[in-house]
Amino acid sequence: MSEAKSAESRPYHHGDLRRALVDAARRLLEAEGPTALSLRAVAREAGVSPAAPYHHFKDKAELLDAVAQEGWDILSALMAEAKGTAVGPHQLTALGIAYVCFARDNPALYRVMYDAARDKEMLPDEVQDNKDSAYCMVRDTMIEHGANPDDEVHLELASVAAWCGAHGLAEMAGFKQFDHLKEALGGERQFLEAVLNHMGLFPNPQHRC
Amino acid sequence: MSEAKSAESRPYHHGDLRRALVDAARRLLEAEGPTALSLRAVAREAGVSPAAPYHHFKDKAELLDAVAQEGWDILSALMAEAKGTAVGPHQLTALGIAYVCFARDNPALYRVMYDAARDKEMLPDEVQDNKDSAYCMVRDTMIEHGANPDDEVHLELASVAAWCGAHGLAEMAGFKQFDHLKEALGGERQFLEAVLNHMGLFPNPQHRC
DNA sequence: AATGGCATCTGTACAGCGCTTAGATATGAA
DNA sequence: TTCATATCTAAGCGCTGTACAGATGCCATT
Repeated sequence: MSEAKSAESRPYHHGDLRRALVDAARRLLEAEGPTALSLRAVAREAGVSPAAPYHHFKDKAELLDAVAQEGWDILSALMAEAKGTAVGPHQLTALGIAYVCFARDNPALYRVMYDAARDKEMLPDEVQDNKDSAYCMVRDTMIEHGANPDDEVHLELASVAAWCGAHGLAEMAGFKQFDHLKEALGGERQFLEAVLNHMGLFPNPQHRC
Repeated sequence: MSEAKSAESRPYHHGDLRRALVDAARRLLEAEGPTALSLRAVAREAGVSPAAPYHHFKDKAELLDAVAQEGWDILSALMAEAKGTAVGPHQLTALGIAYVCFARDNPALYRVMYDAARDKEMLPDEVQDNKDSAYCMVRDTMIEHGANPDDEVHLELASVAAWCGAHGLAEMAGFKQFDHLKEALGGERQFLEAVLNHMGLFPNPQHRC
C-alpha cells in the first residue's frame, strides 16, 4: 500500500485531492475488499488527515458514489467495446458477457456500484437516462436486431429482463456451488454464455440456444 | 424498540439467549434497516451486555449467518406454499413470484441473506443441497413440467438461470426507475410476472409470454 | 445438603470508525 | 501587499467490534 505521492512532493494544498481520494479508494477496494474501505483508510492511502476528505465529499456515501460512478463509466465503455467486436444478434450476447465479466473481474467495485444504487433506491443516470448509456445500449441493440421499437412496454420489459438476468448472474457467478457446472461446460466463459442463453436476453427467441 | 422480556422476569442466566439475540436482530433489521444492525444494538435490544453475544456466536458474522439461515428457511416455506396453490407449469411462475415477493417484503433480511452468502462465496446448504430446499424445488418443478431429468447439465443450467433471473429481478424491483413500467402494466405484481416471463424460468418455451 | 466446576453474563478497556469543530496554512483576487 | 477564502491538520465525541477479568448461578458429584 503506497501513498499517491511521496511526502516531499505534496504541498500543503494537494492540487486535486478529490481525484486522489477516488483513486486511493479504488486501489484499496481492489487490494483489500469492500470491508476495508473506510474513509480514514482512504485518507491514509492518499496521505492526508482523516478530516481532509470532508472538504470534497459531504460524507462517506458521497465518496463511494464517486467511486461507483467511475465503475459505471468503465462498464459502459467495456460494453460499447464488446458490442463493436460482435456482429448481428451476437451483439446482445456480447453485451451480456461484457457485463458479467466486468462484475467477475471487479467484484468489489461492482458491489460498491449496486450498494450505492440500492441506498438511493435507483440506478445512476449513467445506466438509465443518458444517450450512449449502458441501458440504452441494450435497448438500441434489441431494436437493431428485430425488436419492435413502437411497442414501448414490450421493449422496455425485454431490456429490464435482460438487465436483471445479467445482474443476477453477475452476483451468483462467483459462488462455489457452480464450479462443477463450469467444468462440465468447459470453462467459466462457456458457463456464463450458457446461462445467458437460457434467459430473455434476445428479443427473437430463435436466437436462444 | 422494546426488549424481549421485562427486567424482573429475566434471570441472570437468560435461558435461550441465542434465540433471543436472533429474534432481536430480526426485529431491529425490520425496524431500522441493515445499517442499524450492530452487535451492540442487538445486545441492547435483547437486554444484555455488549459482550454477552460472544458466548453464543464467534463474531458478528456468525450472528448474521444465523439470521440469514432463518431467512432461507422462511423463503423455502413460502415457495413450497406458493407451489401448492398453483397447478401445471404455473407452478414455476408461482415459485418465481413467491421468491421475488419475499425479497420485496423483507428487503433488509434478503440483503443480509445474500451478503452472508457472498462473504463466504457460497449459498447456504438450505438453498442447494437439502431435499426440499428451495433450489431443488425449482429443479423438481422443472422436471415435473417437461424438463428432461437425464440431461443433468441442461437441467441445472435452466435452474441456475431461473435462480439468477429471480435474484436479479428481486434486487432491481425496488428501483424507482421502473415505477412507470409498473404503472403501464397495471401494478407491481403484473410487472414482476411480466419480467419473469421474459426470462428463462420455463423449461419449455411455449409457456413464455 | 454441601461443594465445586463450568457455562453464562457483566464491567471495563482498546483500537478503529464516521463525523464535527477550531485553528493553521497557502492561494488568488483586490 | 493585504486579506478573504479554500484547503488542510489536530483534537475530540460517540459509536463500533472484540478481548479479558471477574461476578453469578446452574448442575453434577459427593
